[in-house]
Amino acid sequence: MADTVKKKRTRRIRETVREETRAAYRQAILDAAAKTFGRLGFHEAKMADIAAEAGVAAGTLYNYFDSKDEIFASMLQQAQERFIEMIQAVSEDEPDPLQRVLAFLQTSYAFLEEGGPLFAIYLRQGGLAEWSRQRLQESDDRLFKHYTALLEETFAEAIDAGLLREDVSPPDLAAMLAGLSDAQVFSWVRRGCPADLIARASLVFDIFLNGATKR
Amino acid sequence: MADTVKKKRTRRIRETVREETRAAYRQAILDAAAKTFGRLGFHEAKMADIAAEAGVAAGTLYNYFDSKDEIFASMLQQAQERFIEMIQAVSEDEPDPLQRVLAFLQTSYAFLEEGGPLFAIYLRQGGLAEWSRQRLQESDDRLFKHYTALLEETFAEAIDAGLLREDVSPPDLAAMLAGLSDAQVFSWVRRGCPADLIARASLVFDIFLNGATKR
Amino acid sequence: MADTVKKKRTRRIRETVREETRAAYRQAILDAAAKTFGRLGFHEAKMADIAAEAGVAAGTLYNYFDSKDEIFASMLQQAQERFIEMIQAVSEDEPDPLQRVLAFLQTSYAFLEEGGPLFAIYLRQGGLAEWSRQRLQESDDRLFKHYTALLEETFAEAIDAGLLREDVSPPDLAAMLAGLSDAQVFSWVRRGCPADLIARASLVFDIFLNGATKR
Amino acid sequence: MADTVKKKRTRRIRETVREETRAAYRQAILDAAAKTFGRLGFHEAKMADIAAEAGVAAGTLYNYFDSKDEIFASMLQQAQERFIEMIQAVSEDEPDPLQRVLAFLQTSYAFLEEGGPLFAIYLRQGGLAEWSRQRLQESDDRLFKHYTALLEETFAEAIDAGLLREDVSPPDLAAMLAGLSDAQVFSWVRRGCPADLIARASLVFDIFLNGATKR
DNA sequence: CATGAATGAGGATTCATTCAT
DNA sequence: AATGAATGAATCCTCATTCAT
Repeated sequence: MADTVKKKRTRRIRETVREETRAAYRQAILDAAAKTFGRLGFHEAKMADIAAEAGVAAGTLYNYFDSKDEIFASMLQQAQERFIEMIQAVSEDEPDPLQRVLAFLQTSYAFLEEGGPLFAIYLRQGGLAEWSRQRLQESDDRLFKHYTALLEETFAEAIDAGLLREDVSPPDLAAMLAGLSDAQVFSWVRRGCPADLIARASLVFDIFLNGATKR
Repeated sequence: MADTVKKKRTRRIRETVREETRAAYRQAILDAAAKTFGRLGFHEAKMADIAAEAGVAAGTLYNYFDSKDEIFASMLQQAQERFIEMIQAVSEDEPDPLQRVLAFLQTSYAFLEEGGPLFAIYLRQGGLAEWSRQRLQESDDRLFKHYTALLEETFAEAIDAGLLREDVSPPDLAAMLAGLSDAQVFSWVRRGCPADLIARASLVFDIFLNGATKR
Repeated sequence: MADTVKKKRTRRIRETVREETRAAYRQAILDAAAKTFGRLGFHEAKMADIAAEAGVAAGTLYNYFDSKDEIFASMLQQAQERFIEMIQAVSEDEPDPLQRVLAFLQTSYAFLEEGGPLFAIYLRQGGLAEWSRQRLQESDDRLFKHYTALLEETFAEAIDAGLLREDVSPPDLAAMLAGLSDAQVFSWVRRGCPADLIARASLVFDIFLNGATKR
Repeated sequence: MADTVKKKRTRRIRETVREETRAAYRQAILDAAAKTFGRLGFHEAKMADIAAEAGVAAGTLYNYFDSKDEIFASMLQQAQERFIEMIQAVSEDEPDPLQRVLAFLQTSYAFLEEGGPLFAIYLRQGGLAEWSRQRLQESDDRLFKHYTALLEETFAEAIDAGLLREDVSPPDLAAMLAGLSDAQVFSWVRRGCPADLIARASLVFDIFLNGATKR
């Protein structure tokens, strides 16, 4: 009897270990994918490259993912989930809408500096091409939309509080801020992702609020 | 004697016709390439797709271009040349620096509405991916830099005239405006390139100058 | 009436001229083909190359020949016909069998020096590959066999006259001489077809008759 | 500890097996290439043909070689290496120069009977065509030259020993013997490579030494 | 389950041949 | 009949995916 119990426990432990091992492998692959896709883009990044970066054999990738597309999608999804978590936390902590916008910017930039050129992939691959939209699951976009929604809500709140112009709609404001922000990211990626991105959040914020006109 | 002259003239005419036909084909291929690359991106756009879009056989493409890469590069270069011409004209016509900035925006948007999603390709393909930089000739970037230079000069002029803030450098201002502008383009492409882009130039210009703060 | 006659004559003349023109074109193409195939080999020689060498457009080749294969075959056949004519003349003029063999060698080498690397093509392309045998008409080989037959007959005659060993069959002797001769041609082609081939005929003849042993 | 050792040993064995399998595949491909190139020539032999002959898929060829050219070059090089080894051994064993020449012939013919039409390829493809010279590495020719050098040395030795004529240079003698020999090979390949080649070595040797004249 | 080689569908490119002018 | 551009079948090669070990 005791024997059986012991065996069961042993099995359970073994399964736990296995699951943890699997999770570790999966994560290693996703990290390798992020690096490789970020460096080379979707098409130039070969499965062999990702496998080499992860330190496994090419065949191993298929024990964890069904296809290259799935690896790509999973990687994006995970990155977005992390991003949304961070943004969500900021959103709940900061009551002042304008300060919240600044915090959004700083958080985004911190995420980018940490995660490297990952978001750039999204801009490039996920942004425009049709094939990309066909491949990516709906869910991915949902997360992105969640971010957009948070931003728009914040702007609506700020307009209500009389802090921002009423003649531009919250979606337009959101798009404008995103554009200002993307321009920074774009130029940052071009410069090779140095460690000065976060510092530029206040500049973007200032221009967004006050414009370029001399006062 | 008259016969020889006649023959010569006939041949000259025939050659002229041929040259025109060749030019027309070449242009048709470049147009098809712009559409196809714009829709699918470089890798997903197959030579067969471009040929089909142009209404020719796949082999025909190689009577006009050496490779897929060359088609891509030529397409971008041609588009940029057209763009720079338009911008240059504006630059010379408009003496007031701020009005010139607005004209730049309007001209850019007119170009985009006319040329479709072509500029989007540049943003995506030319902007970030390493392979793209390897493939494109130096000359291509030269044109883009020319545009940036015009913009920065204009901003420097405006700052000197006391029209814009002095605490942000012309390159930063240029990047900011480009970001605001790109955000519009981005969203416009996503919406399927409807005919409302030019109208949004004044909105972008307004936000850029005055910011989002309520006055 | 007279008019009709005149027209007829005019037409006949025109037709003659046309035929001559056609023949000239055909010959120009064959000459160009010999040069080009000789320089590049069958596969590396493109129809465009041959056309360029002949000074006509690619399409023109097809007004005179059905295919690349046919050009190749015609060129070989014509060369062989010329060659056999020369050999046949020698064969009839020279009564002494050994002197006739020497004359064969000298004639062959004269043909090669004149016609360039054409025969080398035959050695290379026509000699061994299956596809070549499939492509070439039977008739081509017939000509080659005619030459072999002349050689073998001469050897038989010489053996009968007590001039050559009886323990080696005429076909074997013919093959041996051909081998010695080919070695010269081979080395001559490698050296770039200089004008010293004919002079080596007597060396080949001497070795063939007397062997390499010191006497 | 024991476990780790065991695993290591297992891995080493597996790697050994793998290496052997790889070597076997590589060799199978080279053999198939020799057959296919020998039958069809370089251009007519398609990668699909070689793959079919080797019993693998077309793509597999590229796991062992970078290109068709590399397969061709490797095949030639390997054959030449084998050949040179055999010739070198003979060269060192046989002190009498004339007997050594005979042994060279016999060894060459044994090699050809074993290796099939491979040498014929060399004669045809390596001998004359320009593209071939461009493709093949220098090293390949080096081996061939080594053979020629051995032959010429032997002839020089024989001349010094008063065994051969002094009025023909060793290179010329070498070329002559090669010619006689090639003629045999040529005719042997045409007859479909039957098993009678070695026996003809003495005939070639006899003619080479004594010539065709009746004594 | 890791491995890494085999697979073969897919794609860029070539070039003999056709055809409208 | 000459022209030269259009054609598309054919070919080499790539690489995501499968599978035997």
